[in-house]
Amino acid sequence: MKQQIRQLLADAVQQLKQQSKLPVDLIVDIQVENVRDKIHGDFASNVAMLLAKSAGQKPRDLAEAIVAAIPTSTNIKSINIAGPGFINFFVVDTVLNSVVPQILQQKTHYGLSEKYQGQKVNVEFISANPTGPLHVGHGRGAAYGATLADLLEAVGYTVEREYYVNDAGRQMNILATSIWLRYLQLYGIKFPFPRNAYKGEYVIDIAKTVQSQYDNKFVQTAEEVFANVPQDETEDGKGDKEAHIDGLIKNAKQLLGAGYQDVFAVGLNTVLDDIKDDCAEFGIHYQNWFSEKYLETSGAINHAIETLEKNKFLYKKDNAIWFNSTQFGDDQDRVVIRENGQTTYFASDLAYLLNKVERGYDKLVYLFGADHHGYVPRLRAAAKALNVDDTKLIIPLLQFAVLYRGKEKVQMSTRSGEFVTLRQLREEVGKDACRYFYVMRKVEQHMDFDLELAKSNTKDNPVYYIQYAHARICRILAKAEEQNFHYDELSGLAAVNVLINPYEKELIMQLSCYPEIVLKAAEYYEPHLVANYLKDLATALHSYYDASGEKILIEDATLRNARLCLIKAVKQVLVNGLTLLSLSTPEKM
RNA sequence: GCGCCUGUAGCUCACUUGGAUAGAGCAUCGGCCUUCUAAGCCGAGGGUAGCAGGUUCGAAUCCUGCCAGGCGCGCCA
Repeated sequence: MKQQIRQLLADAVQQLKQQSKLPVDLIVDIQVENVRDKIHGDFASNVAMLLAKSAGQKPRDLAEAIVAAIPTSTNIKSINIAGPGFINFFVVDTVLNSVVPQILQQKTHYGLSEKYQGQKVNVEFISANPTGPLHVGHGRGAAYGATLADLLEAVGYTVEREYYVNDAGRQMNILATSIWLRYLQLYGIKFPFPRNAYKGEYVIDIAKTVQSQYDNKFVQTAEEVFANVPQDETEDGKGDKEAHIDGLIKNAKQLLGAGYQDVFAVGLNTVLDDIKDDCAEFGIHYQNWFSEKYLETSGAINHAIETLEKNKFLYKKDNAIWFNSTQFGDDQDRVVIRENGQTTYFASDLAYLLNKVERGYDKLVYLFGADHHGYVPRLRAAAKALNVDDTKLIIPLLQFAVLYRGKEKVQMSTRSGEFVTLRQLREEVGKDACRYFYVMRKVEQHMDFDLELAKSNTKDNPVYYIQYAHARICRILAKAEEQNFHYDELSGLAAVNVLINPYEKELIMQLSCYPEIVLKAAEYYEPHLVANYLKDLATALHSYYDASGEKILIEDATLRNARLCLIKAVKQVLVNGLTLLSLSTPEKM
């Protein structure tokens, strides 16, 4: 319908141009919007105001000229001009009636779009170090990334969801060493546990796995383990916890030889398997688990560095090799090869970026936590230096979610091992509430996640509110059968024009908006639009149910069938939306 | 000091990407179940959109400055 009105306006403007009432070379982007207040009609356009200046006419005068030039259409009941020059359209009641049949015919396809068919997008998200279970800090990225990926798919993209596994860094060595130390403790060897080691319970569990697989193969005396290791940091701030753990890693590699990799592998695999399970239970299914180590072994890092070298963006200073990223807008240059000859993490990222580009994506979505925002300029600089169109890079920055239990802020600390895991959160509030709460706010909005609210079974909780609307409809449909009200879809569809109650019109209007909401949510990377939409649709349904004074299961078969069609359409859209957000659709509550 | 995000009702947040009288929920107050699920509905009160300028026919939205909160500024990952 919007498209039709846009066309009518375009025709009108064209006609005015031909009559020389408007400059011929005028370029217009005609916008038609839904109207907030019903007294302004069903749709409105602001063309007159937009054109007023360049046409040198008063907005209202111009609006009159445009309205006069609009071709007649059987779908338009009336047009008026209001306010500063809005052109308001009132459509005939029956126009929206095509929506219900359309939904019942398209079913789960209603709302999907083929606009981006043929385009390939890579969505990388979470990518937490595999040094422990996912914690609540990863939750928002997990839910947002997954929903965004699904949304992009809904508008036609071929989507690959990807998790970058940091299996090559120092943190992994700290994990491997932590596991080994816990393993030694299982054999009664006594020593103070390093401040900087991983202290979570899961580390002990992994140590037990190592024990069950390798028995006492890796046992060493405390003297050997701590030989020549710098002092750990003490209460009064003496010593160096970083040097301490690095010394231990060095000894671990030396004492265990090839066995070190065995311990390392048990750690990596155990943690990674846990993360995979966790994601699956959260409704997240990755196509790729991309290994950082692979970038080293495949020569991708060298390939990236050579590419930069070839493009003359590298230089040597202080015995290190630097990437001249400032010339692309970064605030300082970045080291790619350290003084000691090792490549940096950033070098891996260069390689990763180049690798993604060479895999041929039209868009690369990098989901960053807000604490990584400083990383954006150097990534964009890297893109430019590697001749990558940097508009392909989409980098939403996720602000932090703070957990509350009622009024109480939930404290968490990763280091101490006391963190709340994502799994615990899911177990406490349920997957549905988790997924919904994490995406119901704009990304760049700092958010409060109230555990009590997420668990509550009232209308305060939008998840229940929406699901309840679905359950209510299911109940009515079941009741119709119980009471032997035969549902005749064909006659219902033929009679949708009898749905003229204001509440019914409102519902139909809402239903008609769903496809454009999905499209907009995908194009702006804003899943919260879908979350809010579903809440509004649920409100319209509850209102209709309670306030309209009308019932659905009535004797008048024509009206009854039409209304059944309407609520079936509502049900379908609720199902489509809830499914898109990976939420369940309970038939009974 | 520099950079990014945020500031809207007592609280949590929207506002269809610059549109008409800024809207929801919670909380407060008042109504609605012998009638398809009250996990619901209807109504009332509650606002200088952080502050000050600017652009525009029109600004919560864009620009500038200031104030406040969060985050970040490694040859860590």
